[in-house]
Amino acid sequence: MPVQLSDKKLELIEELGMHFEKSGMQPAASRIFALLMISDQGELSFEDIYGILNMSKSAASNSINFLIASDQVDFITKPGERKRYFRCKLKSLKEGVQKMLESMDVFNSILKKVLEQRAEETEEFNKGLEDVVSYLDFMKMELPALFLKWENLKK
Amino acid sequence: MPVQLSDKKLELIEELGMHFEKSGMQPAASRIFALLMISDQGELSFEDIYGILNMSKSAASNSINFLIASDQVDFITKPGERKRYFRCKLKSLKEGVQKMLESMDVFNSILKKVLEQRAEETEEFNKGLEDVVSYLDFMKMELPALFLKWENLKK
DNA sequence: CTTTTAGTTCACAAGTTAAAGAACCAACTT
DNA sequence: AAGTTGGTTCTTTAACTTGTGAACTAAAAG
Repeated sequence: MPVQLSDKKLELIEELGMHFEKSGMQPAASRIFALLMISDQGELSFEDIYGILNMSKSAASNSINFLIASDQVDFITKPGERKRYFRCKLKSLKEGVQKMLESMDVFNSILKKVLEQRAEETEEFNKGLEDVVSYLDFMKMELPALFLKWENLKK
Repeated sequence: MPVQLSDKKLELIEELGMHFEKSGMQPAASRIFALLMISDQGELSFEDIYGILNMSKSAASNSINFLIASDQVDFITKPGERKRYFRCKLKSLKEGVQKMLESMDVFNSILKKVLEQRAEETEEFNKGLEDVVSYLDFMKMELPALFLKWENLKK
């Protein structure tokens, strides 16, 4: 029998899951990842997962494997048991934020290519683009220092 | 006849368009928005757009209207002409970055709710979560000042 | 060696998205 | 008033996504 969760937790799984969905993760994987963050059990079995979330074994299997492959979930085993117990890697959350900031930088480098290709005559538009580029450049330059500041603050 | 674009520009439209797609925009809208950023004509007609991008009138019409509704594109008209000339609103780019940062904050507030629901016994995990929350809190607090710093630097 | 456990894989159904094409319509031209 | 221009809307189609259930498999238990 799978662990039972309070209604509040089940609601939170929906809310958090929706958030992951919005940022591009598949629905089933989003729920599973949310569940692993919300359940008080440090780790859950395969049966727990598809039982609590009321999804088919195949949906659970595929999504769990996706989450493992994308380094967002890992698992432990217990001596004498064949089951795997899955848990979310919190580290992946901060890495997710990191990736978001990196994608700003990818965008910026495309913008720079756009600027190179644009005719000089369209001065006003180009200035607008340069403004965005300079903003993103600045962010990229300053964020590492900001991160350090936070690390120091923690101590 | 629609305006013709160099191969380099057409490639860039693909690259930039792909980037918008990845961040959730529909394919046709992504190409149109990219085109409006890359074309040297300050603004393009309906015919230009579906002609250059080789898409149906309906695809173009729907996507243009979506872009207008979501405030990413606007248009001008010329005296004595019925055509509309569409152009991208660069302001929407910076607003896009802004929205991304705001979504970090929404995420953070869900994380806080998760923390409230978690049992105290799972100390290590909770500490990890608190760490992420504190990181996001810090970012939210510091980013406005960073933005001001950039604005002053520009002058 | 037969059954159970812990999953995986496959074949399919259902739903969603994206685009095409044709018909349509309103405003302007001739 | 008949045609043309600049789109819009509707219907259909193709493709992709998501998930189900059933069959399968490999390891362990009885």
